Amino acid sequence: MHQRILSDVEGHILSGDWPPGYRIPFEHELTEQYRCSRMTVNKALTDLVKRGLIERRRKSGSYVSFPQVQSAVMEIHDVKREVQSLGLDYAYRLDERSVRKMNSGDSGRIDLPASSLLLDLTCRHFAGGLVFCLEERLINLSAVPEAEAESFDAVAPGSWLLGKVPWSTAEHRIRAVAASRQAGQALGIATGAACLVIERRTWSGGAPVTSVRLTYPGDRHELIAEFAPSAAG
Amino acid sequence: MHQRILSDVEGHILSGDWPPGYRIPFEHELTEQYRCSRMTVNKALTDLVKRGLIERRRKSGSYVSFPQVQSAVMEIHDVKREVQSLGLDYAYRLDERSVRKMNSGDSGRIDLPASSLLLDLTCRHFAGGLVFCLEERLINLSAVPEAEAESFDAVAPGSWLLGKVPWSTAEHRIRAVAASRQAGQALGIATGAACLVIERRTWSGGAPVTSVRLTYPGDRHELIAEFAPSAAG
DNA sequence: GAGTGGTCTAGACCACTGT
DNA sequence: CAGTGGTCTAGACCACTCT
Repeated sequence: MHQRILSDVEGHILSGDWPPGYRIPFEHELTEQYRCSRMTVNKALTDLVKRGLIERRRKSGSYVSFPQVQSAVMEIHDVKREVQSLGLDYAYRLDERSVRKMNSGDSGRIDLPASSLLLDLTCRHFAGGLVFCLEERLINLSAVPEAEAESFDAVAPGSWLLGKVPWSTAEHRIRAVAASRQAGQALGIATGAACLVIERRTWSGGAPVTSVRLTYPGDRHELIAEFAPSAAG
Repeated sequence: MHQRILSDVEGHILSGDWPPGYRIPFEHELTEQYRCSRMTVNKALTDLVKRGLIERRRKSGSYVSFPQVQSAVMEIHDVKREVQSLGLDYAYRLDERSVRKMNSGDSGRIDLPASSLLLDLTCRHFAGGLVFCLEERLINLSAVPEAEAESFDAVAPGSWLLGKVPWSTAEHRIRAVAASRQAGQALGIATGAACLVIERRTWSGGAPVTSVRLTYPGDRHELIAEFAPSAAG
């Protein structure tokens, strides 16, 4: 029932029938119209606030929002799952692995006290025989000490961490860079070619867990984000 | 009150106290623990489902989810607002404007029948004296006929459309490309330099409204997406 | 069959806010 | 001051699903 109220109001807004700034019916009017309790109406309208379609003001009413920010939901999968969902053969190879202390070059990548112990990994993901992306990862060994005993010869650190770390917050930074000589060699592309770089920093319980830089050949990869008010919630 | 229940449960999950797969207390147990009604507990747990932190199964209980997909929320602002929020002077310039029919080159950009009437715009956004991004835009004139009478000399099409089109769904595609000769000249960078390209296609009421390609110099722009279970809802 | 979550009700009190 | 949304209650019925 609250779904019906929600989609009805949403329909009026998306069709332009109720333009931005329009005052939608009061809760008590909707309870009469749909012959339901106020809780049910309230649930539908509260959901619409979360989707950004309406704003509510006490004593005044509920109004259709002026869209200003496109809030896009971008699903970033585990690389293995991403490749397999494209129907391609997946392969993984570890290139470098070292345990070392933080140095000054790491400070922009992971926020830990100096001389903290890190696991530094470089590996590649392959899709259908081609290099799909280059992964450069730092793992905070004080947060995930078990990682030191893991070779990461066969299992990618991303997949491994998903099963180890309970839940996390993350920040993604996305930008375009020219391939460095090293990155170009690793990816099999020319030095200076355009690459899409995704940096993801992950925390759990307030402590930094890992920082990963994924470098994709620019012409072979595309991030897709959907923004659909009707799909949220 | 439901906020307190929500953040308590969230705290247990994020800290790792309740690992993935853990069965959290039943609703009736939480009503006793917090001395509140089941509706209140239910509201908190329903919110946690929406955030992807728990899954619920009838007759069985509610369980902490296994995180597998990083669903990041990326806020894509109007370019003018984006520049101003960085504390930089904003300027806008229209470079080209034409009204024309669809041709074969447009079919990948906007999904309209052949020979539909389009407004084709090329313009630039400046931040602090430097080119911030290049905008190439198609507007479906059958969906927004008023656009034909607007010169877009002073107002950017993005901002103008925000006020005209009631609400919309959108799809974003993000990739890295090497600057074309034209794009390089417009942006004041070398041909072949890495650029971040965001393509956004927008619909309203099922009909295509506009398609825009924003090209940013790769070394000057960064998209930031936050994934924070505690920030949603 | 029993226990869980999904949903709804009718009523209530409160805080805020615009007049 | 009056009316709005924000929130909570105690109880109810149902569908589903596991045992």
